[in-house]
This record gives sequence, C-alpha cells and structure tokens, in this order.
Amino acid sequence: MPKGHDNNSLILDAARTLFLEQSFGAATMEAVAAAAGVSKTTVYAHFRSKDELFVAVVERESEHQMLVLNSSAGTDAAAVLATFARKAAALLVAPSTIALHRIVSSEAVRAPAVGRLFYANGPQRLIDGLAAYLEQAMAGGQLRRAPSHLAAVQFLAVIVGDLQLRALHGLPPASPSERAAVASSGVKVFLAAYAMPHRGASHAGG
Amino acid sequence: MPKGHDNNSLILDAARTLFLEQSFGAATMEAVAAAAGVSKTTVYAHFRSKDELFVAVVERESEHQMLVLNSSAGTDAAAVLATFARKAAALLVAPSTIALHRIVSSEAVRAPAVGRLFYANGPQRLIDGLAAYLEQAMAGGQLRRAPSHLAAVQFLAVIVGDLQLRALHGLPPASPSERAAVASSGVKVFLAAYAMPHRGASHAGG
DNA sequence: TCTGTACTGTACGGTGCAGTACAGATGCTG
DNA sequence: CAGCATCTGTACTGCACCGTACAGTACAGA
Repeated sequence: MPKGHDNNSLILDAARTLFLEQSFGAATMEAVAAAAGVSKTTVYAHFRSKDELFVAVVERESEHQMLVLNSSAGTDAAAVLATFARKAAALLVAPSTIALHRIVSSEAVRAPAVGRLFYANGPQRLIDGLAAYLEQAMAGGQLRRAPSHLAAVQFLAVIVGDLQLRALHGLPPASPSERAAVASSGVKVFLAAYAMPHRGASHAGG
Repeated sequence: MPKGHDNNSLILDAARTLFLEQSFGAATMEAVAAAAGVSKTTVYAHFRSKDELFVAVVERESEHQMLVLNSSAGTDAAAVLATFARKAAALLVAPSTIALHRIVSSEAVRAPAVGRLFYANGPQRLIDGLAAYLEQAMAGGQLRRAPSHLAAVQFLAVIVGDLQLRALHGLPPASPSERAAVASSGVKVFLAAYAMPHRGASHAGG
C-alpha cells in the first residue's frame, strides 16, 4: 500500500516540516512524533535513529528540486531559457529549498554522505537537465558550441546572482519582481556569451 | 593593549577554530577553553554566553572576506577582472569561507541578526567594492554602461559557478586549475555582455 | 476466541552541555 | 605587605534530549 497515508509518510512529513523550519539539531524526536500524531516509540519502529530519519527526509525532499524544461525542440532558445530562468530562480530561493540547503550544508561536516546524496539528487540533476537542453540547442545551431555542463552552471549562477546566498543568511527575501529582473538580466548576459553571433565574434567558454 | 596576545584574543581564536571546524552546536565551551589554554570560568569572564562569543567570532571573521582590487585606474579592465576573478574564486571556496557560510546560514534561523551581520561585513562589502570598480570602468569607457551593483553580483556568480555550492555540501573540492578554468570562462561570459562593443551591439543588464 | 502485529503513553537511563560557585593561586601596584 | 583584579581547577546544578523498556490497547484474520 504505497498510498501516502500510512504512519511512515506521516512521520516523514512531520520530520520534513520540523527539520526545515528549525534544524536537524533543534527538532526533537518527541516533537516529530507529536507532529505526526504518533508516539515516539512508533517513530523508532519506522526509523532506527534520528540520523536515519534525516537521511530519509533529505532523500525524498531533494527530488523536489527538479525542474523540467519542455524544450519543444524547435522553439526559440532565448524564449525557452527566459521561461526556465524565471522558474529556476523562483525554485532556487524558495523557502523549502533554502531550508534544505541550510540543514544539509550544516550537517555535511558530520555526515558527508548526506551532502553528496542531496547534491546528486537536487542541484546536480537540475544542472544535468539544463546541460542536456543546451547541448541540443547547440547541435541545432541556436547556441554557440561550448562545454554544455559549464554553460549550464554559469546560466544558473548568473540568473540567481546573490539571491540564494542572501536568502540562506536570512536577509529579507527578494520580491518576485526583483527576482524576475535579476533572472531576465542574467539571461541576457548568458546569451551575450552563448547566442550564435549574427556578425563578428568573441568567444566564451572554457 | 590591542596586541593580540591577551586572553580575549586567545579565546576568540580558539572559538573561531572550533566553530569553523565543527559547528556552533558541536563545539563546547569546555573545548573552547581548553583550546585557548584557559579555564572555562575565564571564558565566561570575557563573554557572557556562548551566543555572544559566536557573534564576536562572526563579526571579526567576516571582515577577512574582503579583497581589494588595486585598479590602477588606467589598466585594461579585462586584465584587472581576470586577476580579480582568480583571487575571488579562491577566496569564495576557501575552507574557512565555506565553514563560515555553513555555520552562519545554519544559525541564521535562530539568530537572524548574525546572518545580517555576516552578510553586511562579508559578501556585501565584496560586492560593493567590485561595483565601485565597475562603475569607474564604465565611466572610463572600458565597460558598457549598466547598473553596477547587478553587474558585480553577476560577475561573482558567474566566476564561481557551482563551486561554492559544491564545497558547502562537502563535495570533493575543485582543484586550483579547475577553479582557474571556471573563473576564466566566467570572465569571458561577463565580458561578452559588458565589454564595450567594437562593432554591432546587443545589450545586457537591467 | 486465540494470535500476531502495530500502536500508545509514560517513565527512565544515560549522556552531554551551558553556566555557576567557590576556594585558592598568581601577579601587579602602591 | 596589603589590596585588588584576574586567573585556575574542580565540582556542581539544571536541563534537554536520544533511545529504550514496559504495560496496556486496537484490530485483523483464522
């Protein structure tokens, strides 16, 4: 019965909420049990330790960090990227994303495996997905040929700017319009380097 | 006597080391005292609480996150930026920088003031310094006119790519040559958007 | 009705840590 | 030497939390 209403899911949901709202250290197992409407004993019946519960939460949660770009192969790359940029910027500074980054990076010292797990399931996939699209756009002559992985990383970096860092440190969140402005300006910078030149050229990329 | 050998400094140094190596939570006051070669009572004579000690460490430490770009006004902007990029990339992924980001972002939930303190003394200053230089280069006709603060943010973002994020999550550190490659490619992307066009144009920024 | 499984609620052991109390040592100054 | 500030070492309080034990309950199926 992989429904999503069994105690296992209830516990995971409760743990997710508390870990993200507070931190791994500040959230107690008793609070998790209470939030799940379950006894502490039951929590330990499902997860052998707090660490194991943490790993389960991170594993499930980091997969929400994905974003599909429905390329529709023929469409104008600039338009596709602009849309993607807005969505990606919103995702990268979303409260749950920020909270996840916080707790994972903080626990990454104690448990390096958690850090790798998160990065591989979250950011890495996002980058790879984007890189695949860029590769295709390069092959289709819409973008200049260049290492696609590096280009993907640069794209994501330039469209968020410092917004993610600011959010991580608890600075007041950027308004959606500010986010859109940063994302849009970032796309222009990216395209200045990677769009096919109509006339003269100056190359960019690794 | 603002020398740096009084117990106050010894305690700050010890706390810095332990907080950065482990975390705020994992470092105990007894360990701080021991590392400083001082009794726990003395630690409390200098700092009223662990939190106060933490703030003092963050305040002192975040100022090391600075970087001066000796512009020499006339020099080629591309060269200045390339040099700066290498140094900045190294700084941004340096172990102590990463560790500081980790603990601050993690404690920013509990104590938002610490997050703001760190950001203002560290990243913000770096951005502002770079923005001032860009402004000057724009005025001098070396770079296209554009909002300098946004450009500075984009510059820093694109020259580190995902290296800082990877480091935060404990992924194996990038080699100096990889860092240099990412930084150098980032500079090219930045200049593609912000260098003065020699012929035709497509604008970026804003 | 018997049995197995999953859960509840509470109480407790063990541990680790922040912060304090206190008695004594050390050293500086007049 | 007297007086004062600062430091040491140790022992202590108080507390929070992880993880477990245990006695009892709900319920499904044979």
